[in-house]
Amino acid sequence: MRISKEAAAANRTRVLEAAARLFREKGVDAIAVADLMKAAGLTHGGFYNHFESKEELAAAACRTAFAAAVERVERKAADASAHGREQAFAHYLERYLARETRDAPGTSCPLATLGTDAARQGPAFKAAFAEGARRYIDAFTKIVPSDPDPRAQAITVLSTLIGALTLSRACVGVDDAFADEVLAAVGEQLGRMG
Amino acid sequence: MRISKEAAAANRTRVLEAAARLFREKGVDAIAVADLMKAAGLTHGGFYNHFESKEELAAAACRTAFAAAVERVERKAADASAHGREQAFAHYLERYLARETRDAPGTSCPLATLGTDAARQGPAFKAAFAEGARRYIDAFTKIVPSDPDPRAQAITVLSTLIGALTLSRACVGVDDAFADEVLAAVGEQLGRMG
DNA sequence: TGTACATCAGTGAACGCGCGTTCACTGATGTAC
DNA sequence: TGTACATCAGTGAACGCGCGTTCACTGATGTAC
Repeated sequence: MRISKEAAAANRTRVLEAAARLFREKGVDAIAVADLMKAAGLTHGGFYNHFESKEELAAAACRTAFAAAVERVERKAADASAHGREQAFAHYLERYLARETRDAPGTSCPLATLGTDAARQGPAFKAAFAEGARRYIDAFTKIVPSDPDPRAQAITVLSTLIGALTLSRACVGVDDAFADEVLAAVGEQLGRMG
Repeated sequence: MRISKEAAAANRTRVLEAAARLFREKGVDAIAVADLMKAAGLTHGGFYNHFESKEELAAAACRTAFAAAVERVERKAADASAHGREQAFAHYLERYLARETRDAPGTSCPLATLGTDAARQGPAFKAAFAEGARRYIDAFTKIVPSDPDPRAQAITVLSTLIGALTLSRACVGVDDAFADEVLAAVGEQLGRMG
């Protein structure tokens, strides 16, 4: 049966959001088109009414994930100019390195969850990732403590956060003490910068 | 035809080494058992004479990758006590963040290449990864510049390196300037610590 | 505004393909005598 | 040391399954009059 344009657009959005979440949780290769459609309350056949291929959808989902993430950083950047960088930066670190963040990869930083996927995916996905990463860093540069080279500092701090989350997620469940130690150690070391 | 014990053991080793390389390059899910056997010069049917399952092989390949990597760090740690930490640390950073390292994930640091896989794989793989990560950090703690908390510093610097390599690899090929900037920025920022 | 029909989002069966795994078979190796 | 046979690593066909993608069909929506 045909469906209203608004309903179709809402379906498309739900598929994209499911993809942005599930790809971050399980990886692009581990999630099937049918899983995505099911998560959006649809059947798999209609997928190609919305997207040309799984590859194109993956790139779009990457953009969706980054859009939300960059917006969060921009909001923190607004806080930084209103209430001071130190506080905004400290808050940012605390949330980024929280156990709840680590245990919810589906809604957390795409740099940490999709970076390795991007390295192994095709050019469309990589391009979406690279653009998201650039925007993320531009926004993050406004939060980072002042430094002779704030952009280099933003890149470095972000690399540290990405690595810490990756390491902690890799080990959680089999060595929780170590997984937690990583978050605590990095939080403490970066905290000294502020 | 039956084969000598030594030849069989050599075949097993070749499969493991192919897996340690290919899993790091393309990811565990993207490499088929048949690809591994072919890379070792064998046919796929014999796989189960050596390994119980792909899952078990993946955990063993993770241990193989870490064994070589930790040995490299231990050698650097020996340099560090012989010729001073600053130099050993500086050399380590330079190699870790080199473009050649970034462009050869199959032979480079398993923390950066297998971390996201570990987060998504089963407990056997995660346990192999966690043990490798602990050993890597124990060795790396001997190289890192002195600090009130050298272990926390080792974890933090390693997180930074992992994140930088991940970010640079994700973007290389679609935004080489940005991919190179990440390596340069992190190298410069970490270089100041020494 | 009401009617007639073309459009097209969604459905579910079907496609070819590659995957992990199994299996009957081969024949050189390793061993018991 | 030499012979007879059991062992078992390697082969390649075959298995069931899930994947991405296609397609004929449905019927409410959107549009032309």
